[in-house]
Amino acid sequence: MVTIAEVAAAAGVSPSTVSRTFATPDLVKQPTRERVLAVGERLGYAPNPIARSLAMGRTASIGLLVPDVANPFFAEIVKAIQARARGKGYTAFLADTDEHESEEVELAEAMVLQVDGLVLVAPRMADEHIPAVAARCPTVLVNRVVGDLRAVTAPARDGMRQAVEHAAALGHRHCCYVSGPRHSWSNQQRQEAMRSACEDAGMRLTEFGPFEARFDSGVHAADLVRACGATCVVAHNDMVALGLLARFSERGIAVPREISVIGVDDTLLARSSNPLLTSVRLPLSSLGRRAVDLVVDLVMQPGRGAVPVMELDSQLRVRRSTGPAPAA
Amino acid sequence: MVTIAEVAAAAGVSPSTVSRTFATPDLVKQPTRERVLAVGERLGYAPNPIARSLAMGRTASIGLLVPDVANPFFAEIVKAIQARARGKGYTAFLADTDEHESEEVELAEAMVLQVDGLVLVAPRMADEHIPAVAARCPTVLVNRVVGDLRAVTAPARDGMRQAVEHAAALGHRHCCYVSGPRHSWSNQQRQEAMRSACEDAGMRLTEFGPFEARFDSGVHAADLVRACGATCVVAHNDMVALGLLARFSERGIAVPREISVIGVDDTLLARSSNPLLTSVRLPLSSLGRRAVDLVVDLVMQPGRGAVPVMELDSQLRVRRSTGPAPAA
DNA sequence: ATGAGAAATCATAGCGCTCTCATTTGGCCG
DNA sequence: CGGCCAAATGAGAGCGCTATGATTTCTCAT
Repeated sequence: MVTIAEVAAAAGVSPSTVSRTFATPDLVKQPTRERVLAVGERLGYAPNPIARSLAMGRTASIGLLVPDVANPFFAEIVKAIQARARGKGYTAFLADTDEHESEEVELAEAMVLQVDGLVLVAPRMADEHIPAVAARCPTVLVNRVVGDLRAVTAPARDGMRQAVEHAAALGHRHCCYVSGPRHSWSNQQRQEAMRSACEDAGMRLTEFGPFEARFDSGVHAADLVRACGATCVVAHNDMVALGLLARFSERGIAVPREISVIGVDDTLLARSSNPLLTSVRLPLSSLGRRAVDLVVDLVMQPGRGAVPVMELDSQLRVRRSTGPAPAA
Repeated sequence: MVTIAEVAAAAGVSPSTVSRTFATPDLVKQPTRERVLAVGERLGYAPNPIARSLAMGRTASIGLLVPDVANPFFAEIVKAIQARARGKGYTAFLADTDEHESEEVELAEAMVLQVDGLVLVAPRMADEHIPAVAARCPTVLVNRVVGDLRAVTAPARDGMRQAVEHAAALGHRHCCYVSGPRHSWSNQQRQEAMRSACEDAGMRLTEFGPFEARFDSGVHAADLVRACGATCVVAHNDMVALGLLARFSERGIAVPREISVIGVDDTLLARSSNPLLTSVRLPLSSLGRRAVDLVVDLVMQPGRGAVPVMELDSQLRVRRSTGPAPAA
């Protein structure tokens, strides 16, 4: 490993000058800069980010805590965050908590020490632990709101309202909502949105759940849905919707002829299902990008800014799984 | 931020002793250790990993380069790698190259400086760039073999042979293979495996492609497959298989009654499709774990070990998308 | 007791960089 | 041509930790 001192010696300047040519190039006169750069090139010099971090007290990296990267929903957010971070000169530490609350706190604590900022994606972690973490490191929450911490969320509200209106327009009069995990922030938002949208649209609503947000839950719920006589079902998320689809197909119930199915998240799954799934699109990439922007702002000028929580819109994507209500 | 010196002062010992109580606790006598620990606790001390890295020349972190985390295939590997790394006391830097070759090299170069080891997942990067990276940092390749670099792969060979035998047993006499990207290592392996398995089984094989590994490719290929008269089709991966499924369904071609469909990778997609997809399961988690084990070994004792490339088995998972060949 | 040898602890020089302050250089005006 | 201010560069003290060699403190067998 070649150090700044070697370059300095070889170029006949002081280490400070070498440091400056890499950190603040316009503070060094052009001929000097070029000479140093040339020598650096020749020697294969590259500034050591670790040493730089120690000296500056900043690491140019952000920590990213997600419950499950293998879940397409989170994967998409992670991808966006990583990309945006890099675009801003930051690298991202990834920590997958595998849905374990205890690990979450522990991991967050560990990260705090080696990152400039933290992005917590819909953490399982109990409300009370979050401020403790946030106090030690600029933190942005994704899809969760706690106290007055910065957060960027995509409540499916608009999209679910659109879903209900879409169903109503197709002649449906009775909807089901297959609910997700009770304590999930997303589910609470979605459930509430369904209720209010159905009420406003004069749509009858039957709710089932809570269920785990899994394929099997959909399989399970399908029969309940069918039995209650609804002609349209909105699932907590795409995965559950696919379970519904599978079970309906197995039972020979035609989608959308006999029953319409709507998912939420509009992940990869919705775009590759059979039939293609009508789903509420959440702006996952924007979510990630905004989170990074926020956290970087926070790192740059702590305590600035107005709105603590930023809400992004959602929108229904109509595909093949919804159609006119069957004639009664 | 509380430093080692403050703890040392408060505990009435030297900084070295504090350092040791955290790094090599059994080198310090019990009463001392307890006192230091207590003081540390009280002051809220935690060793600064950055400073430690600089002093030790090791960062306890590994770099992880993937083409696309939003792809369930890579997401699963990433998850496993991250988990295993953490289990071994390492943190993982994630870099998603978004399939761009140029960024890959650049990102790898950048990571080399701040990680102890590198795991490159099926990089797009041209063969010749890889040794350059590997020369500067212990490196393990996943699903790719270059020179005599360490690698862990899961060629779908066994699984594809099983797929062909499965088809043959069901009475199929003519298979298609919908090929993936020409330069993809995986595709080369899979194509080769299909050819040899079909030859051995006396199965007629028709190949289509190369195609991008996307849903649309399957949609596109479906009509070609149908027209060629084959009764069974193996796709490069699950995503493509889902495209086939979708198009067959759209055209009213019953799966598996009229045609059987087989995917490869056995991702989430295969386990939530309609019908559920028969697919070749690749041990993605093991792949990730082995990669970490290898890279950590390499970090610990460079240049040791025998087998450079480790091959993992694959296995067919039979589900609902395959059935008896239709009577001719 | 007592000295040898092991165990525990101390003191401190780095790790490679940045940043502040001091010094030198250059340009420009009276 | 001296003097002054700004621009460019140099010197060196940290950043918080580990690691090495020096020193002190314990064991015991003699």
